Amino acid sequence: MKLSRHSDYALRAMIQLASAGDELVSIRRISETYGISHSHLMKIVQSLGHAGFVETVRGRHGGLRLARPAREISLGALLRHTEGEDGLVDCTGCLIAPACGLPGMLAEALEAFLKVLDGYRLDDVASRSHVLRALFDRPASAGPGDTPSARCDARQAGP
Amino acid sequence: MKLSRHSDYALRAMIQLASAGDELVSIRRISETYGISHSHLMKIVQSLGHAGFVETVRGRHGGLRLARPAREISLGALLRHTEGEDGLVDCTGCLIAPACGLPGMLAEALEAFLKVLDGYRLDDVASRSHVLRALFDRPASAGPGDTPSARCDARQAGP
DNA sequence: CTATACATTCAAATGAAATGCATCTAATAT
DNA sequence: ATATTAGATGCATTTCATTTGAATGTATAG
Repeated sequence: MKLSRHSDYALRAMIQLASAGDELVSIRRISETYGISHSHLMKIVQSLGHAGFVETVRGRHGGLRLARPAREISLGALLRHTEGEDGLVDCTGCLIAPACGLPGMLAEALEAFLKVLDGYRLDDVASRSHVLRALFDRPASAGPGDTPSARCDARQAGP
Repeated sequence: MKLSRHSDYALRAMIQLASAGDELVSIRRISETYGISHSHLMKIVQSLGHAGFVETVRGRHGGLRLARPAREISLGALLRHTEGEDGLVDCTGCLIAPACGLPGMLAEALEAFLKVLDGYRLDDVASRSHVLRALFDRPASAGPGDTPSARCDARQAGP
């Protein structure tokens, strides 16, 4: 079982924004941090903006910031949004759907999953914020280009 | 968030086996029940056999049965196997991995998810077994001496 | 007015999952 | 013993959702 990459990137973007405090961070900056597609990240960010997780500022020196303090944004709420409300399985067309108890059980399990994540906030993830800031402040790989070919394999030993 | 189709099909096969009691059910029969690929299901079943969830019987009149009673097989155990042990996210190459607390939180949430499913057994899913049996006994070309050239074109119309 | 950055849409590339086919091994009815 | 059935395994192909790229529009600072 995997989180969709959509959720993965949303989470990463939110972490970087949490680390940046009040400062605006551009989508391009974030996409370069993680070596992901600018276009794709843009769509994810739009979705986050629509849902009220981030504020977007257009025009020169525009960018993003968290719409609320990091401690008020739970991972559960974030994932409930990015993962959508669909069930864990698609029962359309399944012969036994009328007599199958599985969907309910899976829904209950999913709720338990999200409940745990409701207990964690964005600032818990970014608790070692000074370390994170140091990582984010590094000139991410290449300069302004849409194809950062330099894979960052940073496997630095922890503190 | 979705279960892999691999897990989905494994679950469906196990439910049909649970419904069949001691009787052997062939892979082909199951694949026709759900309108899925015989080859693909075979690989899934092999995995289930390897893990000790089902017994396979080769040769004429061969097939599958549960290796243990349905009430002794939990959904959690099943999914732990079919979903593999990998984490919910792939952090290899992620810039902030050294300072990111997310993987641990996700692992905790996943454990809560599986814990719920540990509490449900195969026979809970198939509790309305008489209804299920009626559904399983219905598929086309069922009965003694089925045609080996039977085309598996059964496409369940779905919205 | 111009440069920058978010907003929106659509087409194309990518890659994992699923499928189909060929071949092998094992069990059993005749 | 032989033919037949059904699972075991490997490989090539197809399918499909995700991801990416490109083109265009909108808003804002200087």
